Amino acid sequence: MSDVALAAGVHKGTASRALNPATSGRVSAATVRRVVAAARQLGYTPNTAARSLRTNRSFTVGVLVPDLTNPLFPPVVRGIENVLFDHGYTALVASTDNDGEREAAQFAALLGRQVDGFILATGLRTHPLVEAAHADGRHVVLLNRATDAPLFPVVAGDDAAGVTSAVDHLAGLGHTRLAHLAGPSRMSTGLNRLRSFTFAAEHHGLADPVVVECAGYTVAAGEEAMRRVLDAGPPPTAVVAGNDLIALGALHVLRAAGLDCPADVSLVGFNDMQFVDELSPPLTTVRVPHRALGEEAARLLLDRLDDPELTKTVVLPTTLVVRESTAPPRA
Amino acid sequence: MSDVALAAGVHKGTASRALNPATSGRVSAATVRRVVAAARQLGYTPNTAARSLRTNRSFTVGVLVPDLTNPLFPPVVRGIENVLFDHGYTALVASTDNDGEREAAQFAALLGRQVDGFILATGLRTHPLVEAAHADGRHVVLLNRATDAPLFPVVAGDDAAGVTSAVDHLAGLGHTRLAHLAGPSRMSTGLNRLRSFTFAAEHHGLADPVVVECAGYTVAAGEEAMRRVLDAGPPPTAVVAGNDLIALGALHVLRAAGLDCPADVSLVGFNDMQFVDELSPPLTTVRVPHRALGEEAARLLLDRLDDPELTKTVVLPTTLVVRESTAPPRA
DNA sequence: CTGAAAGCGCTTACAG
DNA sequence: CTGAAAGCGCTTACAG
Repeated sequence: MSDVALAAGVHKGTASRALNPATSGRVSAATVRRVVAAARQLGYTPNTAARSLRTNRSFTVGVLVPDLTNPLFPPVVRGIENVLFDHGYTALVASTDNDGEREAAQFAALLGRQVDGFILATGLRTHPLVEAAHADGRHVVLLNRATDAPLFPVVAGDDAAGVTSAVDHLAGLGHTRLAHLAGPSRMSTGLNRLRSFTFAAEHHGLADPVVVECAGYTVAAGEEAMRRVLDAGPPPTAVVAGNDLIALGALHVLRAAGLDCPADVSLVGFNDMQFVDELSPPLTTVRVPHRALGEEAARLLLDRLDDPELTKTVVLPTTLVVRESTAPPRA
Repeated sequence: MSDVALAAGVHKGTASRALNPATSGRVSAATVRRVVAAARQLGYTPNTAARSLRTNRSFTVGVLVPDLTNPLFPPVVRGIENVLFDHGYTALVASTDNDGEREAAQFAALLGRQVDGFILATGLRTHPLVEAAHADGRHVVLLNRATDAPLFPVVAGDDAAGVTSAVDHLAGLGHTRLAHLAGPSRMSTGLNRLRSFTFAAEHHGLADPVVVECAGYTVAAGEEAMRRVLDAGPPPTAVVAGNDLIALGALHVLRAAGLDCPADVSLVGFNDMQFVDELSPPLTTVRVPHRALGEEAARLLLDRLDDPELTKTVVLPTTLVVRESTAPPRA
């Protein structure tokens, strides 16, 4: 920076003003030109650490996801990154493995890095972290994670509509004996989808659907839950899974039990994660716009940085994607 | 920091020394105790921007991948993150979409953020970026990306052994008419696997295997390439794909052409990405230890930071995973 | 073992 | 419109 100022024949304060779009108006056009030319010439890149020290802004945001390796999150993260990049921000992404302690440790580490805000895509319903962050005046956007009080902006897919459309679809095919392999109730998504399922089933007058809670949003948990359903009595004719991984587990167990999907049992997943259209049968599922979710979360956070009171909730539409894992029940 | 020093009744220089493990030996044990207690009491987190400004180290590393949404990379990134986290470093991850310009822009942006080094997991064979980085004295580790001159440490899976084991497997099953759907030749992996394929096929005395280059490591490119192979003449009895996505595309086209896999055509993928065991048929493929690759790359970079001359190459073993997409040729 | 002080590279009120 | 100067929060030679 000193070098640039020297080369342009101005004071470094002036050079700083010339290079910053927000202040370059206070400098003569000729000077701006000269400084910019000198900067380019010298290959000048500003030292963000110094800027951040001075302005108390790092142009950096922390993103917490349960596990980057879960196919849901890469599109979310890319959506976030793209929007942030366009605004000169960078994302620091960390995985929490749905472990409250690790989540807190990562949060603290990001705080130490002077992030300007957070996007929390972890789904634990307990949120001492969220409350503490609010008390400390942090800026946070919640992704797919409801809170009781509207402390922060929230962006989520329309899970209720998604589950309802799945149940509508199955009822429309003539199914009456449904089961729901619910996501874990300690996650807000697990609980919400369960509620929507129950409500929709009742609405169609479907008697006593079987509901089993999975230990996690995993294939193994799906297998275990499906096994419990089959052990409990005569199999349902249709299953709504808490997400696609659970659906995949259910598929394994159905196949092992000699039940054909969809001839014997129809199956609906949730999320439309990559490659579920390649399964056999290709999975009917509820599509959630993950990338758009990430983009919207990033935008909301940027807005929140300017308006510390902003708490609006953005709900993005979901769509039922009918493929070949659902069919009318056997006559 | 001043507050901590005040609370502990020492000068802030002393407080700084007490809090830093590297210098706490130069401070009396009692003082360290008092300072640490005060820091905890006040919930002190050091300002990394200030530290970084002073020490010229950000404890941050830039990671460039082609596309986080490609299932290969999440495990790589997690491996990197875990090792870095253990050493007090944070990863800044950016996607380049295999676009040279975007890659350069992201590189520059990360440089502006004062990263201490880079892990480049992008596979373009042209590497003006790599040479420039070396000339500028940057610290870089190359992941799955060869260079001609050993400028930096490299970590990669043993592609040659992987491809060879695939060809051995097919030859052992009795196949003689092979095809290779090669990855793009502008990627080092594409070229290397092609060479290994050719060499292995010759070694088994297999006459004139068909080789087609794909436009990218994508399903669509795999479809297109497989179509070209079928158009060119009588179908091969076995296909080695440049990666799993290409294999998936090939599978689509085989199916559409009424050819059964593996009865009519055997198929081998590369990478063993998540869920290829759920395809039908479950894909025989070469497993690459992606997470370990990421971990090793992070370790190499940390080592390189201490030793600017380090250029060793680490090759991690690959394994053929035989599933149901390969079988003996029709008699 | 500890204090006093300089300085990392910026930004930004304050003068002029 | 531009210069001179202070200061962001640390670290680290330099004294003592």
